[in-house]
Amino acid sequence: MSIESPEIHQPSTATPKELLASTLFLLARAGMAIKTRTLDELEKAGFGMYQYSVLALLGEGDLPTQRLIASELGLDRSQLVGVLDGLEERGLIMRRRDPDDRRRHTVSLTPEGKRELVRIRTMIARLEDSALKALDGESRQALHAALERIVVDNDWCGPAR
Amino acid sequence: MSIESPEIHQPSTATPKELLASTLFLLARAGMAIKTRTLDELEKAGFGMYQYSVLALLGEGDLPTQRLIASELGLDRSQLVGVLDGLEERGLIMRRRDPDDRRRHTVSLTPEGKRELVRIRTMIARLEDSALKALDGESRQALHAALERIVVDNDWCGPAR
DNA sequence: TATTGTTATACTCTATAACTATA
DNA sequence: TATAGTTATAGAGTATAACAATA
Repeated sequence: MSIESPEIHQPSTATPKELLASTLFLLARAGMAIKTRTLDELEKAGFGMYQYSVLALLGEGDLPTQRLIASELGLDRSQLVGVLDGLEERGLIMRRRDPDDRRRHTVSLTPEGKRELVRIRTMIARLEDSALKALDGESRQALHAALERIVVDNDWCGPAR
Repeated sequence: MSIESPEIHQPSTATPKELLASTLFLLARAGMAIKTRTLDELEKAGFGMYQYSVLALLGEGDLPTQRLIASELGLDRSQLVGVLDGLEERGLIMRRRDPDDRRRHTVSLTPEGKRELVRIRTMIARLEDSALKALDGESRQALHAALERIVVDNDWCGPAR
């Protein structure tokens, strides 16, 4: 069934069957949709993707320099500045000059930052439940295992490149 | 094991374990990586993602208006103009005025456009083999089925939104 | 007046380079 | 001089608005 009815066009936009038959396409489509949806939810809470990434990273411990944070997240140190500014203005992180090397800033979560991180994690967990609700527990486990193998095998563990 | 060794920083960028444990994150990560990798390969052949999308869409048959193509691909009709220009300059598509309504352009693939589409499909098939090589046939089938259920259940069949 | 394709404009992201203060 | 953080600049990509031809 080819694309017809030039006048009756609601936001129909059925995806071509050829593409739905491709596992690669399904993966890309699902990945993009998840990213978009997560970004939407984050924005409702006033955050960008990088701001969440910073909170999540700092949730594992303070980091001694901004350069290191940038490198971990795969972005330039100059881009990171604005991200941190936004978080600092809201009192979620703290920059402290390193007394031993006054060029450096040690960055850490404030107590409020830790609470915010928990809220975001809860939101994302809800999102995951919602996105995967069509799969039973066993299928979810299999999906997770398959994705993990793919990500590791292709060395996609680092930041997007 | 927290992040240490501030001086010894190669492009290490190990992804936090918390994130690797999330199926949603793995999906997003894999999807993004696939999109980036496909885009890279397309660019080597001198195409953008939308140009490929147009070729793939027209591969299923001519379309009577540019507006319809734009709507199918989920972009604005003004954005589509430049995409089509590039394809037309290279002789891969043809715009023909509709004699019954001279505002409209019917767009179709040229023979060379059809050949180019075949080449791109071959390239993407190679990419899929490479990306999924860690999975055996059975796992691939299960992965495909799971992704299909997710995409349909969440109504992610249309263009990215 | 409404619609099709087009052009022009503005806004967001990101990537790069230049600047300062420290070492 | 080299490095950490910052600021400024430029480019791609995209979203919106204005425009000319046709209905």
